[in-house]
Amino acid sequence: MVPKKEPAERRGRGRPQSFERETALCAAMRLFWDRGYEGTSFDDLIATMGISASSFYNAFGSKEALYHEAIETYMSVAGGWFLDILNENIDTITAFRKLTTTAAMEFTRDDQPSGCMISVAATQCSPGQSRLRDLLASQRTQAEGAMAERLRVGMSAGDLPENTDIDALAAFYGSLLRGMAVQARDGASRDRLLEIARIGMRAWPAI
Amino acid sequence: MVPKKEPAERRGRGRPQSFERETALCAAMRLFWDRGYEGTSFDDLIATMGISASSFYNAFGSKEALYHEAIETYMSVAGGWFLDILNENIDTITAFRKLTTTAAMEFTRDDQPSGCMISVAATQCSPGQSRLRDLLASQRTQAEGAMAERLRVGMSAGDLPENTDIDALAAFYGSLLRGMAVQARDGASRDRLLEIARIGMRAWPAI
DNA sequence: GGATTTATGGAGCGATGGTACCAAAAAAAG
DNA sequence: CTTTTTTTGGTACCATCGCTCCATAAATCC
Repeated sequence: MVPKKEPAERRGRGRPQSFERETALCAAMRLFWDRGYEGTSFDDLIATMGISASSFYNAFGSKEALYHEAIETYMSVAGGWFLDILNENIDTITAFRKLTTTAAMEFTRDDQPSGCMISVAATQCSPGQSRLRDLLASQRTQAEGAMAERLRVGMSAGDLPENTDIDALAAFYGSLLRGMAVQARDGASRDRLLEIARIGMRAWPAI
Repeated sequence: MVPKKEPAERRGRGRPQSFERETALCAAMRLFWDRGYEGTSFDDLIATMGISASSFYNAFGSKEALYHEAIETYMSVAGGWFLDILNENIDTITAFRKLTTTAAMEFTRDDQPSGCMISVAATQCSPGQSRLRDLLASQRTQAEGAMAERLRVGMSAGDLPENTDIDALAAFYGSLLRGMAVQARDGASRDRLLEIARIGMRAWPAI
């Protein structure tokens, strides 16, 4: 195969990679996102990434290691809107309104797999995948923790009643988002998800 | 192996089955519930069911056919509370309050796998399993349809405002229940789920 | 008892899964 | 050009997966 032109960057010695690592990683992420870890076969991976088995192991180490990288990529890129919104300098209720409506929009983009890569992954899996299950569960717990943190800030700012059960409220919105992810996977429309988000905001505690 | 005593019932001729079909089916259901379809291996199945490969195929036909039966069993037994509550002759808001709180209870029973067998199944799977994916998605849609139907009855009875978007409200509670199922799988406590259910009822439309 | 029917045990099969290995290729360094 | 370093292509490997086949066992029917 004709190697691609060198990517401007200073290369070390040795034969240059014939593919862009980031592009291949992104392609793998989408496949994992769509099919999950166990549902994505090695052969499908290297076919989609456009590389050989040797190149795969040389560049990514193993299927599991690649999945870890895919998750990281998802969180910082495709799912970056989540933490971005929590960090915006806006009203707490505005932040959560934006969180739910943006989820509705992002979960139904036609240039990406539907739903969320993390929300519904590895909830049912073989015993051999318990490490992955724990990893995914931990990611979900972290996301919920971030929401709880934001709610705590809001409480300090007087955006929430003093007696609000912060952790329960975060768990509620966590549940809602995960359920919306399942709906999206099942083919629910953007409008339908937006309606769900709107109804979900009715549960916001009265000040 | 010593065959068990005949189960009172009139048998035809031929060697009698050495196991109770229903017991084996129930054991399979639990395994599928816990690990999903692809996460459950054939060997694990027959080991848990306590039967041989021959007996398995003789009695159930195939792994996929068994899964279908397991789903039916789940819906009529372990998940029967769902339709039962929708058919109870009670106030609409009472029915949905009972639906969400019962879900919280059922999803965290210590004598069963946590969560719901249907809610989060086959949302991510290999292309070869598209039939199962569609089946599960259809089950979820049906469950949501049953809730919508109940809401429509409630609307006729004056339990809901005239302008209520029934389908959206059903989708909201569908999302919430599915999200709760994920939470349960991730180890959320019964109290936590009950809190989520309580908060979810705040979204009920004001009369 | 013999014939018939159904279930069981056990061996094994073809396909696929993820991975390892090695000689060859393509670059930089000396 | 030679050496060194890294990537690549191809092949082969071993475990697992879902499933099949066949001889045998255990019941009923005549």
